[in-house]
Amino acid sequence: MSITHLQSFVAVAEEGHVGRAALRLHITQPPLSRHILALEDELGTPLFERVPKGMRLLPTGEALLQHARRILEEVEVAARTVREAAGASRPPPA
Amino acid sequence: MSITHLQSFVAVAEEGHVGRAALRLHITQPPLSRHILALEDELGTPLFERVPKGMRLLPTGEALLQHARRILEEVEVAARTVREAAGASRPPPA
DNA sequence: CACGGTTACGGGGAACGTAAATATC
DNA sequence: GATATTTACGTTCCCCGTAACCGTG
Repeated sequence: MSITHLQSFVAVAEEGHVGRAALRLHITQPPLSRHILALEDELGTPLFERVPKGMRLLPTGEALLQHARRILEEVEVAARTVREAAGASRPPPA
Repeated sequence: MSITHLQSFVAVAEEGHVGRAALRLHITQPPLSRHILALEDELGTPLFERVPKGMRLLPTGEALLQHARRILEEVEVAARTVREAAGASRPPPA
């Protein structure tokens, strides 16, 4: 379970469509599809139902979505916090 | 900032020593050292002070440590939750 | 010169993108 | 036949481990 895979998962969950999510992430469909398959394989359960229009979240996927969003948010906050801590202790470059 | 890098960071922070952290993670020192350097490069600031005995956390590192632990915990919870959700909906294999 | 972290370097695996295949309507 | 995902396949890139190097007590 990598951060990249979680980003991919959230994008597909929100778009309901691998193709559109791929455009949004600036990658092509196959690697993105593989990210989802890898997550499903790792967790041992499908996360989406494949419907003619695209991808629809299953209950397992709904559960993951909440955690994934929180994790990605935490990562953002962590990076920002460290940079702020660095800026606070380091004298301004002027 | 990958999950692997965060795991490496926490191990080094807790051991205060790249060599011992590497043993704990079952990898060799060079890749582990590179994980730390990559994090420091990505965040634009050192996270450890290199002392003769090993690695000592800087304030920036202290800040990251809290977030890193939380993120890793969240990842654990996410995986467990999804597996539980899968088990609840899937009939027992007996 | 012992100890600890880092850099050099080569090889194997991971992951991308193009193209082809599959499935559903 | 159009749309959407997945698989095949070739190539590139990343990352590990071994070995060598650097800095400090």
